[in-house]
Amino acid sequence: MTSRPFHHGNLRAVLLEQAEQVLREGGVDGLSLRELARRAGVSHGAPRSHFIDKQALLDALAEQGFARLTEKVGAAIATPGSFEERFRRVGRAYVDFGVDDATLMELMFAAKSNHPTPALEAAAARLFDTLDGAMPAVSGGPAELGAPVGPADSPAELRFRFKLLFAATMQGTATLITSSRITRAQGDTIVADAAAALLASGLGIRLLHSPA
Amino acid sequence: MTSRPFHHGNLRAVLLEQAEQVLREGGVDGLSLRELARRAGVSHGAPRSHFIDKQALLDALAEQGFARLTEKVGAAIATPGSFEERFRRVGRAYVDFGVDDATLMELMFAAKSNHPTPALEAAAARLFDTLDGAMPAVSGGPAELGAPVGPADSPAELRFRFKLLFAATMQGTATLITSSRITRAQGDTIVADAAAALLASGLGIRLLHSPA
DNA sequence: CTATTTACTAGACACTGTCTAGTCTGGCGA
DNA sequence: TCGCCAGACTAGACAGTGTCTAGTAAATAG
Repeated sequence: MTSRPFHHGNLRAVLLEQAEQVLREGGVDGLSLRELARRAGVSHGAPRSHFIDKQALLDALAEQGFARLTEKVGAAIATPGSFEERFRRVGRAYVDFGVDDATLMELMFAAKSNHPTPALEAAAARLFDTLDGAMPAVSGGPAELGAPVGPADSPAELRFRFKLLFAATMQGTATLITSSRITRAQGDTIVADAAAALLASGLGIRLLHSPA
Repeated sequence: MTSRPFHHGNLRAVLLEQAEQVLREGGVDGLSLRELARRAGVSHGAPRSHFIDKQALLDALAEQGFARLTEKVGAAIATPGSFEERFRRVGRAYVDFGVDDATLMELMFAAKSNHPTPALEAAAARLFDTLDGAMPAVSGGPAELGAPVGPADSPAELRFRFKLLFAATMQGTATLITSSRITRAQGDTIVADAAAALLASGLGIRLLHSPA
């Protein structure tokens, strides 16, 4: 090892960077704090100064992942085009991210037994807020979807349900591709079909064509 | 320990059973071959006779999971009722399974780096075949969905796309609930909305109402 | 310049998965 | 019926891991 000042000065960032690379190469099983320390050229206990736990490191990775995905989705929304085109672009961006960084995606949407970090929670919330930008404009009127429809179904509520349905479909598509259950091309088809089906359904039409 | 014949006689089944319980209690991180051996009252090396690897144990668990899920989906399909009711029942069964056995579900749909076991592959295929039973009847005519539609889009192809879209939505819903991104009730809403949106879309209407 | 807080080192511990060599035994061929 | 042998199981070892602890170096605050 080349001589290094006692204080690394950048350890936290380097560890996260190496961790993401290791995740891509060998999955979460191949990720060990000690190897990360070795790669960074520090002792095996050094990471503890920045991450109390291995879980803390994983949480930080997930948080970073949410930020990156939010950025990609935001870019897809910002690109001009018809509503359906934008819809498809967002879906493809979401799915592509989930497939290319499959292990990271699993970390982001893993079943949490212990209560999640507020920072992680916030990063996830930011993604879902960003998703709002891909939704059609709000309109009034009762819903035409399948769930029990009552007077409480405000336009905002409909928009929210529209978003949830969209998010679930993209999320599931990424999972199915990742687990080799379907191909990437089939995933693209799902995205396109989802966009068409959602828009063709009562809610989509209503949201698109009704006066605001 | 009470005396036990040298040959356990049932070790493999007991290990799998204990493993499923441990998965439910402490997630995949809490699962160790050595503890399973301890619970079964055998030495730490004994599991190796039945599972060459820890991964082999996990694969067997996933395979069992696919079988159980297939059974539940099959039962939901078999129950009489309108098409949309059946659709919702299947969706709810799928999502419920994925939420109640979240860790097992993650195992079943994990990103596989190494090539998957043929048995596991077959179990997964069986689930997707069973899903066909929840789809509407096939009809002729061109597609009305969003993906590029050409003369190659046979009715069977449309049915298949319908199924993929359905599967992805259910899968994603389960993941979103499991990761605490949405509530179980919101998951139910997604299922209902998905059923309605799919049926209201061109493909659903065509498949339902066209002459066979 | 001193004191404190932070980053890091080094050693230890319990635990894990996996490999190996050896022991037991149920069931098969002779 | 007997011998034996493949398969189930034991026990020990090894490298690797996450985490804890005590101590050291250095950046920073007073």
